[in-house]
Amino acid sequence: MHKTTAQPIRIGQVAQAADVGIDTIRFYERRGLLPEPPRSESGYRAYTPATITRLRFITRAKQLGFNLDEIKSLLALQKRGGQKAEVKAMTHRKLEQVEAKIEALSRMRDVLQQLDNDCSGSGDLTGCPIIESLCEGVQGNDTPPMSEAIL
Amino acid sequence: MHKTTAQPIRIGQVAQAADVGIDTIRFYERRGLLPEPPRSESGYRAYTPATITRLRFITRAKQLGFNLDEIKSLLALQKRGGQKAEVKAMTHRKLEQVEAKIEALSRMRDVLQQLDNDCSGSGDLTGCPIIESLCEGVQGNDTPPMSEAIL
DNA sequence: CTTGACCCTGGACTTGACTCCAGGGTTTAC
DNA sequence: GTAAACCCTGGAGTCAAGTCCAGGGTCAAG
Repeated sequence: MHKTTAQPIRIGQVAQAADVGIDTIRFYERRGLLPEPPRSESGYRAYTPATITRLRFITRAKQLGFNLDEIKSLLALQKRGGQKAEVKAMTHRKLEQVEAKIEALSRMRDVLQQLDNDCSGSGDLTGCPIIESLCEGVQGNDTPPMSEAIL
Repeated sequence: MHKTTAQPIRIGQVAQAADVGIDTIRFYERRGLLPEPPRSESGYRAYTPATITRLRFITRAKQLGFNLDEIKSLLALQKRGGQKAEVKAMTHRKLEQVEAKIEALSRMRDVLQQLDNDCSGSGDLTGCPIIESLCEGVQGNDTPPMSEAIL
């Protein structure tokens, strides 16, 4: 381990290395996801490679569905020496949220699939099952069609 | 069929019947999803029951994942006597979008599930597989842990 | 010594779908 | 006749996560 006073990295390089925008970095700083870095003489932000790692942590967590506030907590846990249980709990909660979203979308998909199937796709809109369905309630109930009343 | 000059409905009643906010109705009007209704002497919007049907159409389409612009097209198709093919195409496109979202969320779910499983949930964060994973790339590659570098 | 690439700040803008507000007029119930 | 409940307009605010801008300073190359 040779220490070479690790010369600082400027914001543009960090941005490129972490594949985020410069503005995003400053935005994360304001939001408290990144600590305020030391500055050069001329006021330039002077980062270390750790910032790149941290940014990658953030983008990865975002890919898993965590929002910035949640990521902030995650990072805070690291800094304050949290417990595995806390991180696991957040992960589990997020898992449940994602599952709920999948559920909801699956229901949407089923209905859309049904409608796509039911519609012949030829002719004008009289009796179009998709339009008819949109005129009714959420349930596939059988009230008489009334799509003409809509215009 | 007896016609009784169908007395007009005021916005509050429409809102209640369609289960949307009053402001939402005026907003939809500005957005062109609802036609401008006639007005009473005193300037009050005077609706017919068709508006309630149309509002239900809108909320139902929203539940299927259509955004307001798309719903506007859907409604326009009705008014301009579109073809079934057009509606079916929109439905199909939406179906594909929903499927893509489900795909993406499923991938998130798998990773979250894996992480949730892998983490013992007891002890402090040293070697926490969730944190470790977030420090790495998207792939489950095996670079050495570097979570300490993050703070 | 100037050009171009980089950096700084504070603040405004974006998207989508509302939601709320102030400051008024109207209608209805008691 | 007056209070509550309703309606009107135009405009502003909300949320998330950025993105962009003007108007300036800094730094390296030629």
